Amino acid sequence: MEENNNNTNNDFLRGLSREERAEIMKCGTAVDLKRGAVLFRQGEPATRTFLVLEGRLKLAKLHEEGKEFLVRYIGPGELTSMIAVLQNREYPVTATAVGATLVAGWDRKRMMELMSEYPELTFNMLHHALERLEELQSRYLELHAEQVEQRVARSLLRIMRQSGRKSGDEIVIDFPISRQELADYTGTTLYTVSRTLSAWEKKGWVRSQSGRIIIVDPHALVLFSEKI
Amino acid sequence: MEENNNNTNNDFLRGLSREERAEIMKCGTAVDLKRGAVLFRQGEPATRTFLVLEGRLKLAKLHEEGKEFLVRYIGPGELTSMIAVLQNREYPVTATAVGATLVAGWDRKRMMELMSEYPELTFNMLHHALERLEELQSRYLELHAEQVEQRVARSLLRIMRQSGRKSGDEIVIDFPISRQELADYTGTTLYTVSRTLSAWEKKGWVRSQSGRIIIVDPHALVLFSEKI
DNA sequence: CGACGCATTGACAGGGCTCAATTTAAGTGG
DNA sequence: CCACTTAAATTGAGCCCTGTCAATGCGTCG
Repeated sequence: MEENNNNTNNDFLRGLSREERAEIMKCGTAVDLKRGAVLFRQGEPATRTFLVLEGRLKLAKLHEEGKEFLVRYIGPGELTSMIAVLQNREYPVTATAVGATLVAGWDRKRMMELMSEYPELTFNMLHHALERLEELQSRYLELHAEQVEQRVARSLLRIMRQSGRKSGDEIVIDFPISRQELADYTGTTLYTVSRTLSAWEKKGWVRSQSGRIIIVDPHALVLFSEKI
Repeated sequence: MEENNNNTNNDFLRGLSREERAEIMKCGTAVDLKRGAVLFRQGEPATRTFLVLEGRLKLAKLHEEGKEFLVRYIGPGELTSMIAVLQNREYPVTATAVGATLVAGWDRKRMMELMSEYPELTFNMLHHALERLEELQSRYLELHAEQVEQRVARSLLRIMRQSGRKSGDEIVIDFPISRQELADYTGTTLYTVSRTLSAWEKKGWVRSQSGRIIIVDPHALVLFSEKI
């Protein structure tokens, strides 16, 4: 866990020179999003692929009537809507800006040109897709095999690893997550999450502070998440 | 649903000429698997990427102590262990031959050479990874949002679409699946699957015949899977 | 024919979801 | 800065789905 909060290995532009990056960025269109703004909505025709430059996007998938699955949060350097490089697809998720967020977008045609000009891009996308695939396989298995409290612990740790920031001994997830969102991420209800976090707060493992969650004792959480 | 049972759009060699295909196949090593043989095991260092030529592989992920998640069955033209193109990975799943199965394998170095020589390969892999990612996202959501019986229906339909064969009015999944396997695919227990299939058999929606499952009334199943 | 694995069916219990009622916190306008 | 409004979080109680355990039935294969 480092000081900065962009601890991803999934940089879309990895392996490219400064000049190549500039060239690529030049043919994208920048989009500036206010907090809560929707970049694209599940079910719409997927026309563009986006790269997060600053801020954070929340990717969520909705089930008919109610329940939501929070797929993940993505930060700077990460790509979303890769599916748009395939023909005639719909966005499988909805992307919402968590805070003020800046992204760059490329339409299918342009992205295909870039991919054939810079093969690294295709490989980086593949890399990213494979990592997410593996993560999802694990989460699926956990959803079926483990009890809720254990899964809530895993969720917190995952989000912490992807977007945590060290602050003294503690690790703070520096954007607000509601119990509902953590529940959607875990595959449970806000009630269970609330009860669980209350219990952990009593034990001194976590703290909540103005919508943000602070992990006081990551080690205890890790132990708990691995075996109950 | 067509006559043949290779109704996948995920052909690894799509877009390549006969000569190119031959060239690619030439540098792979063929592996012949008996029914039940393990091609690679979860946790081992991922050294090779495999293409199914004939037969069928079952990909399953094991949870410490017991429970298993059946990720999917793959058939001719489909690739597995794409993760091996990344450095220092472990197989995230175990691959077992469902029947007699023939596969071709390439090690990381060779595959990387092929990918840079034939960019279509990288793109086809990306295509495949994205489709699987989307499918898994849906399954994850369903696992949380829907009741077991509905999910069992979806599982049967998914397997049917991926490996079904039309036989008169009925659709037969022409390799044996145990209740346990269907349960692992769905995220439930063999008991629940058994009860569910029994009920459907009474309704005339499905039939079991010497380990194989026959879908008598796909339409009824679809309706049931979409809204209870 | 016996044995083994797989499937079926019943009974039971418990994890966690649902619903409802409060409490707390956040946001807003005067 | 405070009263007011609204949203989010907490906590309790009850119940249902489905997982667990156990016993029995069935088919297949040596």
